[in-house]
Amino acid sequence: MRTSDGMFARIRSAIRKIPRGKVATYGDVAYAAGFPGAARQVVWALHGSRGLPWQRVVGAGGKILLPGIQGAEQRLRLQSEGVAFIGLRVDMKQHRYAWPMLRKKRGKTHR
DNA sequence: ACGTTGACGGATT
DNA sequence: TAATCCGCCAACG
Repeated sequence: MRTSDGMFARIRSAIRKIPRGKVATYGDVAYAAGFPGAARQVVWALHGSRGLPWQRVVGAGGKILLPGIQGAEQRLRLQSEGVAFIGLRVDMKQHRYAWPMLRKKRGKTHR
């Protein structure tokens, strides 16, 4: 498998695993796909593919980074899936997807 | 072939 | 808390 093909394939696969009502950050997706730190590649993967639950990928802290009208649509789609917002960001406490069998540092446990 | 871009993130200052 | 820097790497011009 070519590096390129493998990378996007894995990223797309990871995105497809995010369940309805949950969201993941670009960094989470990259990490889950096996490319820690490659958050920017997630953006490319989203651009080059269709049929993905793209609305479930948000920025660090739950912030919607997609600009303009598209960002508004993303928010609407998420809300229709039951995702709650706190101001301009997703309530990650409740909706951040916990990747199965994948441990990552999850910021200090204390809160 | 080479420099820039991109729906980023995290560390550093 | 905010501004800046750097790593990521495929796609584009």
